Amino acid sequence: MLEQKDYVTLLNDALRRNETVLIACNCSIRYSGRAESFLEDGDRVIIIKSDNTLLVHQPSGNNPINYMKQNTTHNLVLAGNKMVLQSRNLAQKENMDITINKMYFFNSQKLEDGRSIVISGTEADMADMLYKNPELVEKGFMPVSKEEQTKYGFIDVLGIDKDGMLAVVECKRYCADLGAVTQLRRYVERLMVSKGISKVRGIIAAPKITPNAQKMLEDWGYSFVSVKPPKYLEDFNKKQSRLDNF
Amino acid sequence: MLEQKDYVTLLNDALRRNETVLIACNCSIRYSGRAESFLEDGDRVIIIKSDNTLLVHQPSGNNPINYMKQNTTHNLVLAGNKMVLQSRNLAQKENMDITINKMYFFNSQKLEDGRSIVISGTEADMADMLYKNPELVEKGFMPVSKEEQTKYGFIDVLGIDKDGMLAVVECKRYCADLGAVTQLRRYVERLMVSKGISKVRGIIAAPKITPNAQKMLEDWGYSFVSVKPPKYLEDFNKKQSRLDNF
DNA sequence: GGGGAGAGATGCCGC
DNA sequence: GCGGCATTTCTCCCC
Repeated sequence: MLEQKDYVTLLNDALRRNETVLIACNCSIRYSGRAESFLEDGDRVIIIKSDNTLLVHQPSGNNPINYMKQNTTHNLVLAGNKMVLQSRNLAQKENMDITINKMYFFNSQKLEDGRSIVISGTEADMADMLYKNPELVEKGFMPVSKEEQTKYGFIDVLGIDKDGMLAVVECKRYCADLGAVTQLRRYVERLMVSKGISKVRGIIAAPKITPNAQKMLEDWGYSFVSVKPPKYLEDFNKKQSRLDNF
Repeated sequence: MLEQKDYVTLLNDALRRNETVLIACNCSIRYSGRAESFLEDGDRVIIIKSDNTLLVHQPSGNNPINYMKQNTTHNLVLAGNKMVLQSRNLAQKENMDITINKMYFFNSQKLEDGRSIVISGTEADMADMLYKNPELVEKGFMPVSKEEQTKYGFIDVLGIDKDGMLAVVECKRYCADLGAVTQLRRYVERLMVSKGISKVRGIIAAPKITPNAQKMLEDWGYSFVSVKPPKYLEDFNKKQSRLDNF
């Protein structure tokens, strides 16, 4: 059975060696920085990564309940009959104190991972797809550019419609909302000014659109086209499972 | 030294008992659902929570590199000379396979935590502050409502200025951007229509504002006031440290 | 359950 | 560094 002072040595040594630390414990948490928070006693998982990122997770839920960003300094100290993990980020004026009532589990490990994730089905992939398959936007649509960073904003696809009119396409990978329409509106209005033309078309490309967004779209004379983001692996899997059936 | 089949028993039993599982391992990950992703071999931390949320963390960075939301079913199986953690969410059509090359360590623990976090310094706290201290918006400002859900949108603070004109205040806790201005514009335009009046003032209250947003604000005849979100605990800490000095 | 908007949002890219 | 914007955003609140 480890004593509190053993954990102090273990943790502080592990941090010095840039190991990744995993803790399960009962604790309370106080944070002050961009906001302020307090969390009463409960069982949580604490991770301290090799870049000194700290995450606190409750036993349920997707997101950490508290966290400190990388380059924070951590120090486990004894205070009365409890351990306190003091995390300080002087540069960002953030600090956190985790008062540990009971340590359930402690482990530290040197972890190595230089890999980057490969991801598909994003908004950029949608823009690529529409650029290569312009008929998905509408018959006669001719793409001019894609994912272009202009001073007016990041325009997913820019093109000319069958009537020779300039058209901005804004992609959304899920459901287009009011924000998507105002975003499109900004691009259209700025293009009209910068190009000195009186009409520029606005098109939202997304699987669906909220009713309010649809109404605002119509009010502004823009249009909607239903397009789903591409999923390469899904297609691959279908082929695979078909093959598996043999 | 545990064998692969021991881990299979350990993990599947732990899940059955709704324990929180902590794993450090070398693995590769394949995900297919709302998007698609693949991540080559590397060292990672895997957490499976009591609500069957799954998180995969690399040894650095704030966010999980892969995850599955709650109510996912997990099953560790043997495939050739490797273990594969199969995570399936049929309802959401999401699935993930984590191929584990080497298990560094495994722990499972029953964790209990019913506590909710108490947080302050949010946008709602800003709205409260401005409602109670209207002179922070401007001299003669009279608040009418705060954080009101209207059919025109969620308006942070609504009030009447010194000239009797209706004014919408949109709070941002950090830096107001173009989105904040278009959001304000939506509220102002809808209020003008619904109230049948020709002018409604728009005010952004935030610590700062981006140059482009400032320009758009001016173009639309709205105004900006510099306000910081309140930090109650910070005040408390200052008082505490003053007391500590005695 | 869907819509709307905040978040201690985070992260990425471009200027 | 800031600005602009996507995110497997997530989460909450309200209708």
